[in-house]
Amino acid sequence: MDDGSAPQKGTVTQRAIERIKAMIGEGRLEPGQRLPTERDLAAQLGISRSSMREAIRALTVLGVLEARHGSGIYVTRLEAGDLLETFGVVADLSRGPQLVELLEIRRVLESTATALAAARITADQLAEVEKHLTAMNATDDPEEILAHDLAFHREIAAAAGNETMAAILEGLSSRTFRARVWRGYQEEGAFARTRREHAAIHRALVARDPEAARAAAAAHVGEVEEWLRAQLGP
Amino acid sequence: MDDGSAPQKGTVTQRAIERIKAMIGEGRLEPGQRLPTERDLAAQLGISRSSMREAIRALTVLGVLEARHGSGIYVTRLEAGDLLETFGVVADLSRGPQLVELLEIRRVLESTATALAAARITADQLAEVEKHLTAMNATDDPEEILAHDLAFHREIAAAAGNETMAAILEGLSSRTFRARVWRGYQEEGAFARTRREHAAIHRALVARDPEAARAAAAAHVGEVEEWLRAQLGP
DNA sequence: GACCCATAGTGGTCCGACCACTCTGATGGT
DNA sequence: ACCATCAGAGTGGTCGGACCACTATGGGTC
Repeated sequence: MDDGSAPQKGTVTQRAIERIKAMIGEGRLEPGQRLPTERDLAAQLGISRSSMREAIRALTVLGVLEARHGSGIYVTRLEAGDLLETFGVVADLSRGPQLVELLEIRRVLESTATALAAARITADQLAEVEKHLTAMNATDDPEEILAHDLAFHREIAAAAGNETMAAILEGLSSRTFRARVWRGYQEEGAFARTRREHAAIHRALVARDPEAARAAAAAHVGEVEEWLRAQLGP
Repeated sequence: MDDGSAPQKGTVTQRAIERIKAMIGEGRLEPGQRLPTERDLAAQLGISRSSMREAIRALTVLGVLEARHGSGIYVTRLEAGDLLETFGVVADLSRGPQLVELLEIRRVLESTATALAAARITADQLAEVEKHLTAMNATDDPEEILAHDLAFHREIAAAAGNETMAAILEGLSSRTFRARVWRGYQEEGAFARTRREHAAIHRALVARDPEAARAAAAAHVGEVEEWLRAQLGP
């Protein structure tokens, strides 16, 4: 007799994670749907509540599940923002050459997103971009500048119409990541250059010129990339 | 008196995750280094072993830690491959319009990687690419074709010299992802077209022509992208 | 010197209890 | 009949302890 627990590969928790992931992949669990209780789930898979909790915690951190205290466990909407939140961890824990690689990726994606935005951005979205551009130029507080800088690019990424790309870029621009790289970059008086580059991006958006937008965004990220590369070299 | 446990935001497990992440970010824990035992860690943070285990499990799934039964808990190398393994989950759980967005991202990254590879690929790497190309054309078994197809692009991504980009592309080409999309795509007799496109990519690599390589790769992914878009439309 | 194995130490699993929070339905007043 | 209130059940969160499975180490044996 096969009781269905034949394989026995890996830890029981790992197997539980795969089982739940499979249930979602096969459509047996829909986005937003509520799961059985931890106790029931554990009983169904024949494992202890402790092990099941570890599996649930892992999937929670991955943005697949969401646990609401006192209410239950739910599948997230499974949208880009939910699943790619963990992408920020990569940016936060990367160092040295890996940071350059991440900036290289950001350059490629950011320039593409900016080009798409130039073709698709609405008047309202453009107004929002301008708001952050002027606010960024109206203060000398590095913290505030950084916040508006992030919002500036976030608005553009949103206007590109690819939520997944926007979510990845969000992770590649996470607060801690930017703070670590930009701290040194802007100490070299790069504020003026940054403002010029942002202005160029904005002009391209207003002109609805995708190629100009792509070039401006690539140059913008490329500047930081080259600076960081030089920092690591010698 | 402040006992240092003032904040109390979120669950204790979540706080433990942040603490360990911070330790790594601050360099107090180096890649490959061994951590204290679960029991010691729990005591240090003043939480139960159960909660600490959930934190460790979460970081294990994220590719930050690695638990070796009977030996101890270690920090991974923190390289792109380790941290981006979870990226495959996104591809596996995405559906509908989100799949198109992922293919759009793959088109951008794959074309960039292929262009870089055209400029940097070594003779050995090129030979490996050719091996998979011929093997792919020498069989009719869809499974085998898929395997060599994946390896073909994997070699090219590796030759591009950006490990992080290669790791992301790996996630975007995970077995289950490709299987889901390509099943339908190739049922329409797309084998011939796929072979032509792969040949074009290979020619560009041999000619060391980055722009031709970029175009060929973009067209290759774009074909699948358009097909999928059409599938979802009506 | 090489091999083997008892042993201590570590992560993996399970259990049971209790706490903190949420939701619901019965209660009582208007 | 309606609504505000609140006690109870149900759920996730935390804890402590026990035992199992595996690894690594060092001493003993040949």
